[in-house]
Amino acid sequence: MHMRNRIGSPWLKGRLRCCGYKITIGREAILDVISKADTHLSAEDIYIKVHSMCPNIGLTTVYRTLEIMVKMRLLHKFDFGDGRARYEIAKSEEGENHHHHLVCTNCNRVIDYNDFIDEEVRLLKETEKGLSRKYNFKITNHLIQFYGLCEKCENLRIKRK
Amino acid sequence: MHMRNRIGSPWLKGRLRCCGYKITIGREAILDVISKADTHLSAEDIYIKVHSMCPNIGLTTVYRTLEIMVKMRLLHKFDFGDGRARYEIAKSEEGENHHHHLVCTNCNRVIDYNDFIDEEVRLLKETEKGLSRKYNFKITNHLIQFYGLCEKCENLRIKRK
DNA sequence: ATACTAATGATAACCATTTTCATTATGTGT
DNA sequence: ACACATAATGAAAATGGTTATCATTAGTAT
Repeated sequence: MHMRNRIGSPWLKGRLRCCGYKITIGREAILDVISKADTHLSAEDIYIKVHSMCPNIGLTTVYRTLEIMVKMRLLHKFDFGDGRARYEIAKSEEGENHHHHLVCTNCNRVIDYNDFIDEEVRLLKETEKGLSRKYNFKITNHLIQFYGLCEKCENLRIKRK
Repeated sequence: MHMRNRIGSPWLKGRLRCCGYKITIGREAILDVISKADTHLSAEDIYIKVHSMCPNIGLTTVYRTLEIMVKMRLLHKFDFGDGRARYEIAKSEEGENHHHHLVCTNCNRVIDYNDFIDEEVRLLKETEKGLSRKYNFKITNHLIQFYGLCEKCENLRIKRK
């Protein structure tokens, strides 16, 4: 199932209902916007986009909706270090859309990658098993990010010298 | 060299000086507090500890000092999702003190682990090499965190059912 | 339709972090 | 030691993302 098919479809309705949440225009619009986005949106980014379609949806609702969708695991919430949280759609099927991030510490640009993911995930799975056992810790999620300088910023740094 | 030997030693002075920073009581005290801490301290935690020794050091200075020490790579800054940054001393020698985190999404407890680190780091190094080449991205750092429920919170969850 | 209750928007509050700016302390050249 | 240039500092205010409050609206089971 593709992201775009979720919109207006029974898919979200079912997810919301079975978690005890009601179905509203706002919630559909917000998931719609995030599904279609090709970058990692902040709450305000989402608000602006949603608001342009449904002007009677406020920033407060955006925050509240993001919170419940993160709790429902429909969305992932990230901190890339620029003081505002970013959201992206969670993988729809096993593995699909799963990726990690390269974060430029200079310009805050974020590159998604899904090369090398298979090896990473395999090792993570093994690691998780060992950690779960040793620390009695039930792992539900992981975060892998590489920090450094993107091409542009690294070139600027060299020129400046 | 052990952490505790850094305090009052020429070590920090050299690091500061060669980066163009001046040596002050505050900076020494702040690094001292973080070196001796066995948990991940927030800026306010650090402020309170430093302030009890040197009452004329303000929160602003703590923030400023943390910022430059992160930039100097003396400290690592983390976000464990509770709205305030946490700081810990960076590894002193190659690999020493290096660890990753298990973060409880319920109570925000953080467990450091350094089992499995060797395999993880080996894979990361390989991954970094590939990513650097493919995306022209100069990687200087990485972040690995596992999220889930610590023993206590998982037990509570089960009981509640 | 009705009633019950969750969801919402506007506003204010919150709170970690930054900025401002006048004052103080540090390192350098003498 | 001394003075100078300038970085560092503290107090206070500002900033800005996020959360709480509360009266109103809207979804849903009956």
